Amino acid sequence: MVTLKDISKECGVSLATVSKALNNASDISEATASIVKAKAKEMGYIPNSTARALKMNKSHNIGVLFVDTTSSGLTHEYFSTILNSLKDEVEKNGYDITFINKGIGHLDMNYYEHAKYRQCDGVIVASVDFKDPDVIQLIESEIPTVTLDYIFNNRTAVMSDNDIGLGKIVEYVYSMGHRDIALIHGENTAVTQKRLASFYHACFELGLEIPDENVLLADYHNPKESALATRKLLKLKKRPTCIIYPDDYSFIGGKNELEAQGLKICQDISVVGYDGIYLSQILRPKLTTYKQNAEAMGRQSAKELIKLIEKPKSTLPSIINVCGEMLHGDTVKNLNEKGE
Amino acid sequence: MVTLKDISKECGVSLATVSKALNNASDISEATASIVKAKAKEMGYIPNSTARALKMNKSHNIGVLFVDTTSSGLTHEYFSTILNSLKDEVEKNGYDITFINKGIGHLDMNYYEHAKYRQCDGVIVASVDFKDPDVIQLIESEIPTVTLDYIFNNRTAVMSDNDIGLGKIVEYVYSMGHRDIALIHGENTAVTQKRLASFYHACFELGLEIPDENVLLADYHNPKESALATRKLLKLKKRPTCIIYPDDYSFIGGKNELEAQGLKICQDISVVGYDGIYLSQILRPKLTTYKQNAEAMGRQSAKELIKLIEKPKSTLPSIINVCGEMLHGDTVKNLNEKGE
DNA sequence: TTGTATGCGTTATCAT
DNA sequence: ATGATAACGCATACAA
Repeated sequence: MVTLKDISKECGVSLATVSKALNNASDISEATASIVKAKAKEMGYIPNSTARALKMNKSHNIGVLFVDTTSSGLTHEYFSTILNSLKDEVEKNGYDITFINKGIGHLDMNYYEHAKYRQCDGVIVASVDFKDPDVIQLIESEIPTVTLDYIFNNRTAVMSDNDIGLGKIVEYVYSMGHRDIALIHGENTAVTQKRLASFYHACFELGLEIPDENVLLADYHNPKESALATRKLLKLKKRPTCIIYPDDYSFIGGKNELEAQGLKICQDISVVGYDGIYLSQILRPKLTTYKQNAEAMGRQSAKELIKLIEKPKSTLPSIINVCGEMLHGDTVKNLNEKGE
Repeated sequence: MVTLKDISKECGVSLATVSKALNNASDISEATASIVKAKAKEMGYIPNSTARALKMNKSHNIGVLFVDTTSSGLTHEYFSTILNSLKDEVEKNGYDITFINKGIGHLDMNYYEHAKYRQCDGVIVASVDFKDPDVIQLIESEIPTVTLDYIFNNRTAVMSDNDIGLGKIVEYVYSMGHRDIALIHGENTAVTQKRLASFYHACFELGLEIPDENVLLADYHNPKESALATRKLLKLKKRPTCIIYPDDYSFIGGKNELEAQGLKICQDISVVGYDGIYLSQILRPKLTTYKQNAEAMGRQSAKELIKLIEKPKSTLPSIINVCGEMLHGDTVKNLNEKGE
């Protein structure tokens, strides 16, 4: 391994000079700087990030806390997309990513300790139980953090528009003439609560009364449960004309059930998803869904965190809203044509 | 930040004693060891991995090189599953993961340099262009590496059974009475070559002549292309009774095309996928496919790499084969019943 | 069993 | 403009 010392010997200058030259310090002559740089390249010098981190107390390493509760964390396209864009953005800025988790190896550390152990300059937190004391400890620590889809006091959060997404869906479905709407929603999380509120609010505004039996639970990303919920909805005396699913993936379960019962999607019953994953736009009929801008979520959270790290004085914690959009597919029937 | 020095002061022992006590060195009395440990806990001591790495020349950090060529790298379930299990396995052993990439920030480093920069103890390489000189440089360097689905001389590789997977499919399909088989295969990679060889070998063994027009190209994970290829196949004078797709995801494109043409899957035409992703088993009809054991791929590659790192003398580079399995879904019709 | 001293590779302060 | 030196936090060889 070639070090600054090696280069200094070769060049006949001091170690300090080499360091400065390589870091483009202003107090080094152009002449020596170029000589040193050339020699460094020639000798195949590679800086040592650990030594640098130790000295500067900055690792250029960003922690990512994704808790894979459903064991579908990373395989959930929403999150893998976020991770991808987040990764791209931090790398553009010279940072690397480290996954933060509990109890690495025999050392048992909690999230905060793990992050400190790796000297993370900051941490991005997503898809976790935000009530977990270990999560709270990390977020309320001195380490800069950015949370996704959850707001902590005086911390930066990047929010998908869960507070209006379902409202948008309801409005659209209403505009297509639907009045008997059913909602299948995911397990009780902060995100789910927002979505429910948005749903009921929109219904209220439109003067829609939604009977309780039209609102069912099916865990996110669980086609079996959504199929079950679908079956229940189909048995209702007053069968809904449109079913909204907790996510695009869950819709697959619903689709199976509907088709098993001989119903044609759109023609016989309308459906809407949530997420707008790639798959939803590949399937035929193309799913009508509300697309969350996962790519922007990842990018923005990275940008905010890096600002927080590099300009701590001038950066205030803030709440960034990332808007989604309706994707108009072919699964919602227009009931207006004959009806009105 | 509390350091060993701080603890040593509090305990009235030397810094060295603290270090040894915390590392369970044999030459420290139980008494002092427990005192030191208690104090360390009380003071909230967290070891500093960068200092440790610098001193020991070992970062407990494993690089992961995934090149997201199709920009579907991480969102490809096969790879996200591998990453997930790989992550679990390394973490069990006290390692963390760092993504290796080109040109982090303004420093422009290649893969090898990036890995050295982060002091990676080893690197796992998957889903890349193995002809890329930068990839080759990394793999042939002194850094322990494990490759997935590609063999380098004198390096450990974890191989999915691409050399028999398609053969297994052909045998199964043949056993169901199919003789006119079509194959849509992915772009030209080492994996594809193996799969093609396996396909033709199995056909030869069974005495099947496959006309060239039955073998078409459609890039992996590209439903549009596979839909197009499907259309071409359907136009053939001698229409195949069974189509094998490059992967489960591509099958969706085929499904759309088949259904658009009014064909019922299984009943009118049989289809087979490849990968066995979760989605394939959720869709109805359930897809018949060859499941790659992605979870085992990740786990094994991590295990092998860690052996290579920790027991370099006694560990030989080896080739690990991970077997897949046929998943018998409902998309291949049994033609024997009336035929024979 | 415990302590002293050194150095890992780097940056940064202060002389020169 | 350049160099000598200390320090970052830790593990370890060696001395006591």
